[in-house]
Amino acid sequence: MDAALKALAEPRRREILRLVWSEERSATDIAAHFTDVTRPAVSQHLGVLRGARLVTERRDGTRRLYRADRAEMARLRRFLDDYWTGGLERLRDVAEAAERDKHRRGKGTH
Amino acid sequence: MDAALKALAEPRRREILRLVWSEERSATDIAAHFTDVTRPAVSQHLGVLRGARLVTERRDGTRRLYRADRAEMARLRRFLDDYWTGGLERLRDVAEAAERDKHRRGKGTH
DNA sequence: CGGGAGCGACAGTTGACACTTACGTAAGAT
DNA sequence: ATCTTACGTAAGTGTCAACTGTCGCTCCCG
Repeated sequence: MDAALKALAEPRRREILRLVWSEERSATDIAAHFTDVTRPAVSQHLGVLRGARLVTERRDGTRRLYRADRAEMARLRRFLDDYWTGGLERLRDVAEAAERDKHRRGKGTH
Repeated sequence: MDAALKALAEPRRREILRLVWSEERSATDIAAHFTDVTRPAVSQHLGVLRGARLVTERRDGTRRLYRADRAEMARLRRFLDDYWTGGLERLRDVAEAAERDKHRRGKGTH
């Protein structure tokens, strides 16, 4: 969930996600929509989106077709609805934060 | 809107936002909830959240009390609902992206 | 009027990340 | 088999932002 929010924080990735929202597109096709970014950069963004489960990948010969995963978007929306009001997800995130703090402290003190 | 998503991408800020969700809190009070972060850092985060309109600030003597702005959270949720399906907000964001590209290109080619 | 408490503002450092170019790889086409 | 297309990946660079420590401001109390 943290990954999804982080992925969406980048405007370029939102634009990519919009391109593959209603139809499958290949990586090169997506890159062609941008004039100021190279294809590898788009590929990296797709990797991030894929890591956040926001897009699905399908191989078709030498091409890879991407499509938005709307179910994950729905999950994200539900998260934003419930988190602040003190649902179960909140406890999970707090636990994650505590864990992260431990690691940070461990690295910082040596 | 871009600022709101960016602000929420940081776990620490989500935790802060949760702390001030149902009750007003001072900056020092908030900082006391964290063991591995100094008060000025929390103050900066509050500045970011304030810039994203996600919290409101109220002065009370020497203290400043913060509270979550639920209306802005509702706007964000609506954004996530409508953006990808091609609402008006989408056009605005695309325009913003184009503007950003111009600036980048302008700076890059100097 | 001081003096202390509560906060924001200001450098300075460090780590994350978006981007580039160059390269490696898998699947069709010739 | 060899070229070509369509990709991901690796290494390097510049920029941004999260953090720390210090300082300066504002408000309340004596």
